[in-house]
Amino acid sequence: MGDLHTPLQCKTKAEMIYSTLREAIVSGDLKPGERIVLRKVASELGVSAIPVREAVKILEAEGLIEVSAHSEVLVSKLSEKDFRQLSDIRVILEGHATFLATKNTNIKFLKDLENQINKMQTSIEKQDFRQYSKLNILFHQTIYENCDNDHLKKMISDLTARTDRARALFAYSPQRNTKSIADHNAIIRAIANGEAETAEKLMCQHQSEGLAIFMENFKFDNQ
Amino acid sequence: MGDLHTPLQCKTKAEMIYSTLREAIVSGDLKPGERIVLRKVASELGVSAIPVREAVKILEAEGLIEVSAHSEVLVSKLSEKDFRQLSDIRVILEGHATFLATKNTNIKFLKDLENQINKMQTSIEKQDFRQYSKLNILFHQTIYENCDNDHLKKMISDLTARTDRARALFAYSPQRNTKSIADHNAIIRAIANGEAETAEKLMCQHQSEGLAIFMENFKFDNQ
DNA sequence: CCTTAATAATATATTATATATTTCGACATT
DNA sequence: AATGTCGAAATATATAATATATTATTAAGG
Repeated sequence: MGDLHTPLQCKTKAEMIYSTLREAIVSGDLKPGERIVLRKVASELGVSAIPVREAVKILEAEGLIEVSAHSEVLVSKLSEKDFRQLSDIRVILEGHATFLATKNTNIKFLKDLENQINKMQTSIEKQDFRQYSKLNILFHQTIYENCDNDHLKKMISDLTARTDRARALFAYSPQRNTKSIADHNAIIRAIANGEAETAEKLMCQHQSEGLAIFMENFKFDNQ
Repeated sequence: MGDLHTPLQCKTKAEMIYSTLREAIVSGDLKPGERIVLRKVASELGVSAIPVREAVKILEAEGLIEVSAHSEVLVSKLSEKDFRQLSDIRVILEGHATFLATKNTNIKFLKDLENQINKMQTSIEKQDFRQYSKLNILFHQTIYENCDNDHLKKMISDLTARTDRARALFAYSPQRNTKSIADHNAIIRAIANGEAETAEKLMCQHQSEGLAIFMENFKFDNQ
């Protein structure tokens, strides 16, 4: 297990441990199936065992950690089945968020989307796929952020945290990126035209396709 | 606060406290906004403070409890906005679960639905609205249970726990029940015919209508 | 080789205690 | 009278030391 670095100060120690562990899990620093020994984490982060256990409880509720009573505490493995089920939900919710965002559109929102898609075009031309990937995530986030439903945002964010652990290191092909750009343009057009149902459908299709390509190319090794 | 009764034995005390508190909150025994004093719960249930706090952390992650650091622990209030947002998501997910359940249909499933709708018809004729309400919940659960996505089931169940706190005591009108029966029949037909998109759409419409009627008649008193 | 008993490791739980934060009331200031 | 500050009380949060429960592992015995 790599070193855990304690981030910005939080309200309570339990929260600090929580975000530290969560970040480590989501980033892939703590690998699926890896064991978490509470007192080690405690001493490593300079706290007692209790706040660590509270943090673990939260992460368990979020599905990022699995605890069998009195036994091991493990970073959740993400089986292919889990990934498929979670991604399926995610696509639906992202589609709905796109629908709501379209209903909630405004000038600044559209401007932001245009800017981002231009940057993405540039990064493609520069063959900077890492940058493209970052911008892609940001593009989607920008859309979902514009939907007026805080709970939906949180759910998408939580689902993303769980599913992107598998996708983190997966690079799309250039062909995929070209198609992706075209999809994004179509989505923006639909949003700009206030065609909420269309935008939703396009987003679902776009994400489903990306998902299908990922699943064809990724090897799940557990369960 | 009413007496908390400790339910079936659980693997850990934290889990016991968790399900005890959750049941009390969902059932309305612990009211929204009501304060939860940890050590009182601890002594009341005959445990120390730590497992109570762990339970509280889980409930906080689920949105049923709100904690401000070093300050009060409260049963979450459900503002009208929260209710609307959560219900909106719930409708989408229930629709999708109906879609998946239709894709996953089988003889027993259809038989179960038929049986339940017959019982509901009977309870309507007997004017037993309490029974009808129970059967209604069961009917919907039966559908969602038949979708092959465990995470989706859990999400719907969690959303239901949060939103039904407000709906618990709300009785539908007889007119609504008649319409409801008709809706259910249409949904079953679509499921039986394997028309997944239709079943999804009908379920969403059905739930949205019920939601709209509820919102027209219910007074939210907070926020 | 399989089963069982002992052991180690660790999660879970308790108790007592200490610290931190918010809330609220008393008192003072303006 | 309104406001603001201080202090006390209540309670959440955290620690430490310790005890118990459970699982996994090892060792012993059939």
